[in-house]
Amino acid sequence: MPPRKSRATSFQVARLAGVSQPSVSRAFTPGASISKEKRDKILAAAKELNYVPNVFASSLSSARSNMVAVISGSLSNPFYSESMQVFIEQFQDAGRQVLAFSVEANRDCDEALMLAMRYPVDGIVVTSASMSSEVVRMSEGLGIPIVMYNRRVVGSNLANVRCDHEEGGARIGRFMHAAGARSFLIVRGDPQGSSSGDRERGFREAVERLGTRGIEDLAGGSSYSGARNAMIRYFGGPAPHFPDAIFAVNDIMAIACADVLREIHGLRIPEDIMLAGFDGIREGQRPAYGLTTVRQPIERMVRETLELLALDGGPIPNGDRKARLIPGDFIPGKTVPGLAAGT
Amino acid sequence: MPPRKSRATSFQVARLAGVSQPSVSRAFTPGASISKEKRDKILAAAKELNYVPNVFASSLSSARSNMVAVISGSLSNPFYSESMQVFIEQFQDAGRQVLAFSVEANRDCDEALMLAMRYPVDGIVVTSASMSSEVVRMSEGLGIPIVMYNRRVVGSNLANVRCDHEEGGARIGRFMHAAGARSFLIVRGDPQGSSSGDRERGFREAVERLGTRGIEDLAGGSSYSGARNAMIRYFGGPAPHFPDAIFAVNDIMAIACADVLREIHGLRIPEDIMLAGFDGIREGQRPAYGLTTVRQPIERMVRETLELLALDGGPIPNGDRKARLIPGDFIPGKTVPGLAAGT
DNA sequence: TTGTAAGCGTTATCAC
DNA sequence: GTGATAACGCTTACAA
Repeated sequence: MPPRKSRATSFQVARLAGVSQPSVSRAFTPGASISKEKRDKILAAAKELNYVPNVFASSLSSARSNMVAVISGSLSNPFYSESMQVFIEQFQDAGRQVLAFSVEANRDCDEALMLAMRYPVDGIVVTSASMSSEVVRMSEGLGIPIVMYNRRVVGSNLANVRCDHEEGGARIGRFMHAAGARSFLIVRGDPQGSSSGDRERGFREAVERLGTRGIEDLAGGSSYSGARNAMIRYFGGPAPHFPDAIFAVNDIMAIACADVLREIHGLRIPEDIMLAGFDGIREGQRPAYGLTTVRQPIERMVRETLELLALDGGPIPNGDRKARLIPGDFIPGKTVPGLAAGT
Repeated sequence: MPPRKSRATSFQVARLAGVSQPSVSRAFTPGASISKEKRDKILAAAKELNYVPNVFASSLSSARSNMVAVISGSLSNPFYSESMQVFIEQFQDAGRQVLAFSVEANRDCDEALMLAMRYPVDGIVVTSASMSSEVVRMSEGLGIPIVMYNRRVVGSNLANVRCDHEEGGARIGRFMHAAGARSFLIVRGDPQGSSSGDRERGFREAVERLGTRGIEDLAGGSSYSGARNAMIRYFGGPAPHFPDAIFAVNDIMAIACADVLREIHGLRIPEDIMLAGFDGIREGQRPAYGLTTVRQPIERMVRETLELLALDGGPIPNGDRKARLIPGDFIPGKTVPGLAAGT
């Protein structure tokens, strides 16, 4: 591969402006000590030569890159694409650029992490998938902070920001039970992901404590198509038996459930069967669905993620400060009948 | 800001392995001439020191960064977030990293472009917003190719990939007319965007040619909430008068229209009123909507965008090859009554 | 305020 | 195949 056409350097600008090369650097550094007239002369020369400073070169000497890596699971789940958007916006506001990676569902993100660590990024956010302890050790050796977003790794003390999935699941469970549901179906998500498991456990324990006639579950694959296919198969018999309520561990699967229940089985929600999801994605809140769910407060979660990265050179949080458990917002919705009393 | 903890360098690895520094570089360069045993020794030393090559430094000498910038409009429009996802995936497959920028709706992207150009990126993709001729000139001076995605800039010869919006709009118009629609409402999008205008024009000319009882239009703001509010206001009178058909220039606004028509006015689609959108986003194809629309073939459009960037050092396309007009896929859907005959 | 000189961590070039 | 040495384009002392 041939190198691209070369760009103008600070030396060329310096020569054209009749100053020294470091002066050019100063002219582009906010707050550097340089006379106004000299700066103007330099900027004019720079414009003439189409010069802009080369971030890679400056980062080499200054040892700061202003870049962060965001490694995300499949962006086809709206929760992750909404999160990615907020990351890009908030990092941009904080004067950082985002190097974006995507990892296929159910694969570990070691490869992406190794790639990211070749860049002198100021930090790495991992929103999905698992990683080996090897890359974690390497990130520590490199001095690059990693924050897990919406994940936790059991048995590690990695910094992480996540919603209180367990309490959120329990909240859904109590709400459905109070609405009269006694038999349940749980549509499970990514078996690797800690979030799915936490939501399921919270839900299960809550309804079991309150009393139930049975809890079944099926693997929904965390995606619309996965859940749709699983539902069609599960209720595919000649006279399918429906539970009182279905809890899908995320909204995109809950939407798939709603579509299957209505289109294929002609059921009304919530009159014939109750339904709830988790995440609070926009699509689930349209009038067509009005999903009962728990919203993950993305803006806040992203903000706390930035805090944990300690990008501005503050102390890197540790101990309790390294794990942020954020309560989700319960949204009653209209796929579970509401009640007068609180739950 | 203090520099981060320093990482191991190739010199330290070289010393530990008892070789010269360039050998370390070779050990990490696929296809470099180095003996297997020496490479193994070096890789072992590297592992011990947590060494990985620094991309910034290597890019400085090799003048290639393997990074591309993607500047996108608001990712809250699913078309753009789906596109961003595909860009990330396809660039990753091509061995490139994506530096992601987001630009607020209705703002030009000069600022983001200037930022991106400070990085020695191999190319820039712009999926939104307008830009000044000044930054275009600068990109040429820097030798960084720019490709517009789903946009064209009138009066410029910037490389661009876009769907045939005009023919797509016309197709929708003919289909609705064939289904019996004679009075129309167009929900317009971003007044800055060329795509919205092209779709609207194609639609308008097609139905005018076929004969109509009137075409009205309103500004939908390109977003769900914008279109929802506009629709509520537009049909807010005591006895609103509805057209035969509504064409929203993108799916996300069409979805908003469907919600307002059904929830607020109790209309059935398509029995009481026809509706169509544009883009073919996943959400519009759920059974709850089954939107009549034109799908933009994102995968193919992204592939052609990569081609135009000529990342592998091939000749940079020019002339006719610089503009790719891709036909959209018409999706009949169920929000316009189907017909036996073609349209 | 300004210029000189010394890095920053790689790859490229060239002998050996 | 391997090692010395010179870039790459910038920032940061340090001196003037």
